[in-house]
Amino acid sequence: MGFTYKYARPALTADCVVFGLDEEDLKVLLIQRDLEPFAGMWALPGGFVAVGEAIETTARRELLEETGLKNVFLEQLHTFSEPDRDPREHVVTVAFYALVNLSEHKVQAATDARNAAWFAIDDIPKLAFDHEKILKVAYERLKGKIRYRPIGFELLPDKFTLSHLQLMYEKILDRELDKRNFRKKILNMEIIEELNEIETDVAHRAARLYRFNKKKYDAKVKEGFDFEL
Amino acid sequence: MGFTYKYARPALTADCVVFGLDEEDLKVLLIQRDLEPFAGMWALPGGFVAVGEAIETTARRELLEETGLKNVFLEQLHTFSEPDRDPREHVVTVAFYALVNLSEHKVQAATDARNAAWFAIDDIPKLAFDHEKILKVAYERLKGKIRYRPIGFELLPDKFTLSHLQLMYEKILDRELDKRNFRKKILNMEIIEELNEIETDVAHRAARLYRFNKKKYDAKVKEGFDFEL
DNA sequence: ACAAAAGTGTTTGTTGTACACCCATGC
DNA sequence: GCATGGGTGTACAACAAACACTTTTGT
Repeated sequence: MGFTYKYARPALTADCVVFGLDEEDLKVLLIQRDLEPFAGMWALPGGFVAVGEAIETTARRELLEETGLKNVFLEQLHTFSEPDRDPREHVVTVAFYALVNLSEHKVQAATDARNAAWFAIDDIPKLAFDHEKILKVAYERLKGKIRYRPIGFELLPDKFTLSHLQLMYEKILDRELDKRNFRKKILNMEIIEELNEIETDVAHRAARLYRFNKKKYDAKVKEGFDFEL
Repeated sequence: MGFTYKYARPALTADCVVFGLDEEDLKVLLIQRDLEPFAGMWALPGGFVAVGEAIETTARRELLEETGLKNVFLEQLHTFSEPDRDPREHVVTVAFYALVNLSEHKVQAATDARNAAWFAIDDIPKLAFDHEKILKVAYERLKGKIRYRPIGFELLPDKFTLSHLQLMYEKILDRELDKRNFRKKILNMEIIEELNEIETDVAHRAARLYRFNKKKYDAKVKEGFDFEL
């Protein structure tokens, strides 16, 4: 049995770099491989593309199967095709990056029998295949894109304080921002709306909550607005 | 004979959107298909990935075979994987975009027995497969990227006048720029160098020639410089 | 009352934008 | 000498950056 083709074909996979943010760090979701090659080693979640399946579908399917995540922000990153990136044979992988908010997808760890865990971005173990390279490309992309597309909100809960928003940017861009200038700028964009709610359970003055208004953003984009931090 | 695998695999191809610039327009290089499906129709140059070959290598190989182009600027664009994008079977394609300067790669037309020709960006014929979609994505990428990476120089000859440079940006961004402000900005970047040469064969005052200094650009990037038009 | 973070404006420097005329050359 | 594009500077507006204190709440 099997499938026969006139010419040899590389295998095709999808891999995902899943970023999450908690109070301390930007984190990445990894799974521990149970099969050779690299059994026992940490790797990006991912798997083989089925014929008839769009690769983004593969990516979402594998994410769900391996980590329990669904309905996340997912975007294609780059396709890696070096013939020796997998020791078995030529495997081409289409890499994606995903953004999830850790407080709502808490420690999705151990699912499936496989071991899954979040690692701080600057405390990543050795990874299988060329996954370190893929992760690096993904992080660079995130750093770049977050400045001119409002994707950072995907890392936060639906309702957030301006301090959380600022902290998110500081974590990812890896530099400090001025509080007053930041607030002035983000509020002037008029794409996040002030809610009549404040945070709870904090041991100091509670901050006002805000929400990203995608409709308003889309409308402004149509009229030439450019998000830029 | 043939190659047999345990699980079915999609076929893998590379396709290239080649942009070129002449005095009038931004152009795209297309080839006329000689085989089914879509025989006789215009399409992006491209072809099947060989096992053991990085996909960028496939893209360059196909470009050379089908259009005679080599040593061009080439960058990965996106991977298209909708199962029905090829009527024969599931074919996943990794799309690239290339930038060449038309004055040095003039009418690379008819090579190979295949028919190749340049088409103005807003006068593209119906294309095979989903190539119109790929072209659209490539054009959007070019428009976006040209504003924050110095890739536009790839579309010009080595030595160019400031007017040519400006015209290139105007053609691609599809809007007019102010001559004085443009010159001020681009010269202040100190990444193009003034040559002791002027253009020839023009029926008016000859303009000074300039050249992009990649070394200077790279050095400035290392110190935090950001190209932005 | 104290600790912790929220919230708030002004000044100064830098960058972007709008705008019009003289100059050099080929025909 | 005329047509064609080359080359140049200034004034004003908008935006970015730097900076410190008062307010609110929980313990």
